[in-house]
Amino acid sequence: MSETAEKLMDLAEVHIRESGYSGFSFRDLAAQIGIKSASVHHHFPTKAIMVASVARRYGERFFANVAPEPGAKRDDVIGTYKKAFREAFMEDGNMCLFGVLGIETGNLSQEVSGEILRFFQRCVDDLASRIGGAEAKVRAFHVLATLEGGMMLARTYGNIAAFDQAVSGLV
Amino acid sequence: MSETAEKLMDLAEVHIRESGYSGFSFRDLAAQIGIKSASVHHHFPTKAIMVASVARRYGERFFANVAPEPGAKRDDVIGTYKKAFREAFMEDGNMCLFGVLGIETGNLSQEVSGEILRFFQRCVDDLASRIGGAEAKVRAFHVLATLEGGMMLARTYGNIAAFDQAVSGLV
DNA sequence: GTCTATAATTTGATAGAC
DNA sequence: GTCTATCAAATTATAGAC
Repeated sequence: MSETAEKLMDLAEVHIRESGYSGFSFRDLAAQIGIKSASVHHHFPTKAIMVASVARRYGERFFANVAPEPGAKRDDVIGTYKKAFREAFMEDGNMCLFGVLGIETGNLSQEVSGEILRFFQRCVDDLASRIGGAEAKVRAFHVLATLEGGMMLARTYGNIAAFDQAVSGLV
Repeated sequence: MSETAEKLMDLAEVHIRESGYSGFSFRDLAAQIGIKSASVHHHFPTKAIMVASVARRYGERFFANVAPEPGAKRDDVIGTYKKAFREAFMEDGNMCLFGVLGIETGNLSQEVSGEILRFFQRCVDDLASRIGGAEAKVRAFHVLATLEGGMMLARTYGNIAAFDQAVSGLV
């Protein structure tokens, strides 16, 4: 992966989180790093392929970020997820990338929507297995929904307080 | 409001809930009712005005739908909201209109994003006042976030079960 | 209210030179 | 790897006839 390709993915990631798949063009990205849109196609043949790549990378980073610490005595999985979502918002005030793409699912190519479903399933599986107990899966869905919804509210209010209040009761 | 204008709003509402503001064009709407896109502009000068109108109508319907029954002895406000969100999804498998627009906020005109913030604030206020108690506002944010996030999961999974599990613990 | 015609812009994408 | 040049299509929107 070339340096230019990575810069393009970084920019695309922010744009998607800010206004979705349709919210940016190859020309936008190109202009931001001082090349032409035709050159972007050299790194990513199509927009769908680029967004799928961005989504895959985002997912990998996310799961690395929320992975349980190897030598820890207690795994506070819900606290870990809360922190990860909170920090994503604080970075630039935008949504979770998969939250945005999940909403647009109706319009997206299969290669992108496949990444979306995979991400959420992996979240639920990870949460459920680390929460444990009889109600693990139900609680996993609840936690994930609240985090995504809380982020949406924070985004709309333009204020992290909305997120903090929404998730404060999560246990 | 003419019959044609209402038909256009109905179609626009579904399209937005399916794939967002950028997910449809005036031509799409026109074709679906057998007129030309230029005629759509006769009813709604701009797309932003149309979407703001659709959003306002959606909000009015929603709050009429969740209004407490005048003569009821007990106001199960959370159950009422759950039911309203669930039915919206069951109608056609799509998201809450404001959930979609809220995510796209970054890209939208002021007339639309104003409607979005107003809707969420009104939801929180209504929930909080009807929940009551010391933690009313925090619980209101929690409920709203979980409902929106649960709907997002149901949309992605293509299954109401994701919503039901996410909100089953809401009280 | 609807039409034809069209403007002005943007988009994703390709061909081929350097 | 980047460029120029270009394409075909789509988009929002307007002017003016009927």
